[in-house]
Amino acid sequence: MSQATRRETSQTNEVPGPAAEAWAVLLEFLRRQRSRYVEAAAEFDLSPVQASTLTRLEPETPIAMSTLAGALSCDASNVTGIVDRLEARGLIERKSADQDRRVKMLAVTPKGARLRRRLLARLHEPPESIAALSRTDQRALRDILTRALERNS
Amino acid sequence: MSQATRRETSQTNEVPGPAAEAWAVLLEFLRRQRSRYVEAAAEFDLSPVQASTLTRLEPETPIAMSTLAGALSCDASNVTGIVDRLEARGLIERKSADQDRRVKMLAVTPKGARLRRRLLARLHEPPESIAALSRTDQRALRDILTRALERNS
DNA sequence: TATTGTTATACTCTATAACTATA
DNA sequence: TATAGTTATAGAGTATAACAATA
Repeated sequence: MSQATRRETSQTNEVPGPAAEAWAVLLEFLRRQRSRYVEAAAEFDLSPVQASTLTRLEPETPIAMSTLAGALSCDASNVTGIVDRLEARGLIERKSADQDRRVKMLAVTPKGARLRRRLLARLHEPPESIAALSRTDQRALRDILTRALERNS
Repeated sequence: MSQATRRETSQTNEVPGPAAEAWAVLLEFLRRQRSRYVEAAAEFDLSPVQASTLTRLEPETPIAMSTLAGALSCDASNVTGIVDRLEARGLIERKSADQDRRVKMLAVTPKGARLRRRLLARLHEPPESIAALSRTDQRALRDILTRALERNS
């Protein structure tokens, strides 16, 4: 835990406990790695939101615009513009849903799928901080976080 | 690791290894927790960047605008507007530096410090996924990530 | 009537380039 | 000349509200 974090928790007179301590370092980790995500997206001329959209759109599994809005946790009106720009680049496409003609399904094009694959490969490159850990630590980290994710949220 | 992630790595014919696997779950964790950050900031009528700015500005430790630009990894020209809006709300203030009159130092006001304290307390609330882990896992997670952060990046 | 996606509007964030005031 | 911060500009992300097409 950083000195700043420690000072902050002591200012509020909390007795942190391991959950808060673990979350504090995780937060700091997420904070430091955010710019990595932005940079990786920029390498493919994608904004962060565009990159998120592309990674969410699994090939062979079209989703509705509203579903994407939920995944991005933004208003549905934003999705129109985001999809417009990705579609203009030929990375994704809108298709009408068969059952409900109000719904438009989103799917990656072959070009989009190729870019998506390269983007994911780039994003999955472990940063130095993780690569430098012992293999024991790496496995433990993987297993603990997997358990956390399985409990959802 | 999620099925999607596993499929992605197998598509590129990589043998992941524990570093990549640990990073993959960490990435997924990062993705899921991002909206939490946005929501927490919004509870205080702060945009994500405004929240980041406020958390970076430690009371008693003013920093230059250019330093903040670096911390936010954005262009210096953006900082002007971000600081303008926070200053208009009375949360931070610009002070001239004694040595170099070109430089403006940023400091939180007492009002800003109070908001900052509440924001940090809110951000530091561990999510269910972490709170539900065993104390052994929580301690191990804290220790491993601390080691990773100490190696920088 | 309710829902999906769009449009209109307004604000914020972002980068680039040109500017100012200092150094 | 170089640097710190500002301004001007343009594009993109964001939310709210009003709207069209469909259910």
